Amino acid sequence: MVSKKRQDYGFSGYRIPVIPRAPRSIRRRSPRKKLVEDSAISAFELLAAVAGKLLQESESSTSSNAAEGKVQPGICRDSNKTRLPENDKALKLKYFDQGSCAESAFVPEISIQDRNILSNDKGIPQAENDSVLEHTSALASCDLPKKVDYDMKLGMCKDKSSDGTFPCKVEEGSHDVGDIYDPKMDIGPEKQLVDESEPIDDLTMANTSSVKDPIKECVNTNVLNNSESSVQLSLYRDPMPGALFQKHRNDVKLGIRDDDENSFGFNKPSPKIRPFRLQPCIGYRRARKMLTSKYRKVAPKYKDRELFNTSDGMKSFYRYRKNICKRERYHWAPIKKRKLFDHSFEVAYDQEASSESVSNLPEKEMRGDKSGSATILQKESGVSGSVKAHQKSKDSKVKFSIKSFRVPELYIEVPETATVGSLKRMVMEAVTAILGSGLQVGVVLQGKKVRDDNRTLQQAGISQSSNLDTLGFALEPSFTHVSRPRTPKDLPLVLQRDADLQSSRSPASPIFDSGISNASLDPPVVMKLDNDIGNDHDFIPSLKTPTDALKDGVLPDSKALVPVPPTDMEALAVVPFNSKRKHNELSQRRTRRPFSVAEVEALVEAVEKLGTGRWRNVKMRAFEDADHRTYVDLKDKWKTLVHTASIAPQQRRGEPVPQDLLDRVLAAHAYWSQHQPKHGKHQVEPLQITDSPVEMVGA
DNA sequence: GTTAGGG
DNA sequence: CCCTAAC
Repeated sequence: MVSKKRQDYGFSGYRIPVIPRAPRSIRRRSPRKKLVEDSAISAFELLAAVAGKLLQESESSTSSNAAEGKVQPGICRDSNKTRLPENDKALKLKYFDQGSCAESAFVPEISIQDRNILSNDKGIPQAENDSVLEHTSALASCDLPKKVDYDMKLGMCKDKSSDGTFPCKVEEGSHDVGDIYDPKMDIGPEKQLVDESEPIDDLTMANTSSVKDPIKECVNTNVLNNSESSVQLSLYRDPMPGALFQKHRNDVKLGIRDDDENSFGFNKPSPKIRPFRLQPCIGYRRARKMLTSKYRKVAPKYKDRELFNTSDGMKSFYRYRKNICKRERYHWAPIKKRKLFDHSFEVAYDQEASSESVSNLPEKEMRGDKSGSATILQKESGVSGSVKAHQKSKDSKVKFSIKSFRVPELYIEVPETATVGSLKRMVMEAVTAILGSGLQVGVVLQGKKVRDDNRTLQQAGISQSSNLDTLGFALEPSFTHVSRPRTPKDLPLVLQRDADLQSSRSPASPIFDSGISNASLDPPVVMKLDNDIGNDHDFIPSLKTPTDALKDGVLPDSKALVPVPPTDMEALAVVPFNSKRKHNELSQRRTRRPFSVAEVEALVEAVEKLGTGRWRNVKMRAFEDADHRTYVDLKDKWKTLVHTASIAPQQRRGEPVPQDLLDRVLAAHAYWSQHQPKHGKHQVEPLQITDSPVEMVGA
């Protein structure tokens, strides 16, 4: 069960704090509460942004990332891409086979002024080194090509060589793979820039996100680097809830080099994002299958977190996935015929984790409290501003503006015959799943994560003059709420979407307004989170079509987002959605439709005549009009009837079947067992028995 | 596409 | 009910 459930997204564990949107007024000097809210809001937005990104990333990004071993300043690469109209499309539909598909969504930029926003980590214990080690070792075990490591390195800040100034330096040669994996190796003094108090486990880990069970868990780590300002979104999912808490919390960190497992480098030199591909598979039914079946066996190997980073890693991942993840496919609808499968949807988002980075916003004015309260400003669109801060005196304010986040790509495969509505739902689900975990904002300064929420910006060293360049924000999964067992266990592993939920909750859900064919031309989708997260359990982001942002060119600047992989198994299992949904097209399993006595009778009668080897004929004879009853169903029902008839009445469940029918079942079963109806046409005479089954049996 | 069986 | 190997 668990395995089935846990599948992809489970975010159940995460919850995003519900926060109302912050008022625009900058002035609010808000006391803590408000601040908190604001921060939360920002977080949401970030999430939204991330979600958008998810849609977007595609192979290209991946490949490019992988390909690029070098560090690139900023996110140029992506930005360029995004700018291309073609690329911009919100979603592309590609076939999975090729693995290509990527789209991007953009999120409106957000500017934040307040340090409060920054604080995330409270309450989160640091990750344990041990855990890290484990992961690392696990990683090592993986067969990721060096490149991966290399890439990872890029992402990492942690190099010893790097000095405090540049927290993240990309060093190609400096570390070997082993190093990368070794959490402790690289710990350098630099780490402490920000957090002195906290021990740093290792950056490397951070860079390398690892996934425990590839199938089940996905971890994405994305690092965004923007030379100027960067927001990093790093999402991790941890398969194990418990683990998540402890380990991941640390992980969650943003690109900071500091601690634990994950750190993302991002600093000036930072190159691109190193996405890790997550692999949350959204596949519905398939996933379940996988888990249960042989694939499961494979999975164990990957239990430990592995990271799939970079293209190489990805490749391997893909391969792995291929083998293991057939499940990722969705069946488009309750499909009776397997053939449809080909056409079926596939939504798998793999996030390459490409996390592109966040774009920057132009400066905004800062206003704030002396104490450093933060206010959220709305940013203008457009310019590629980066985070800028101005700090003049003690009380001076530091302004931060974050334009947008890029979301990791989502892969969606839909049959041409699928409806737009279906597509929308698919995307929605995928996005929701990704976002479901909830995000928090982390602050990274010079590659180090700033953990102490109570520090003032000044104390933390965040001032306009100095290091805004190296200041970054990262979205990290919020573990605060980690697992909650909300959904019933029987939920199928995959995403379960609740139709109701979707409809009610995300009115804006329509992602694509235009026809699919035109999708490419359409402006990127902007994903925005609604505040309605309120209920904790599932917050469902709503997607909105990008409007202004797109037009103003914001899109191009948007950077990648990284989805967070589900952290714990529980979470995975749960999924943000409620299980209530009936079966929409996407549903994985047909609704259960118990046979009525009348149907049983018809079945028994048909079998008596035709035998047990010609189900198709049985179907035609007795259930011709019952579209929902396939011959396989009839066969299965017969199987169960035989079993039912064989057991004690007390053991029977469900609607009781008249004993006489059961007797007939046994009689027919016995009869046909002897007469082999299967082979020859029906040379065998049908049971004639209706009257006295017993005799038949004897016969 | 059907069957037969295991899950 | 689902999935699959066999036919």
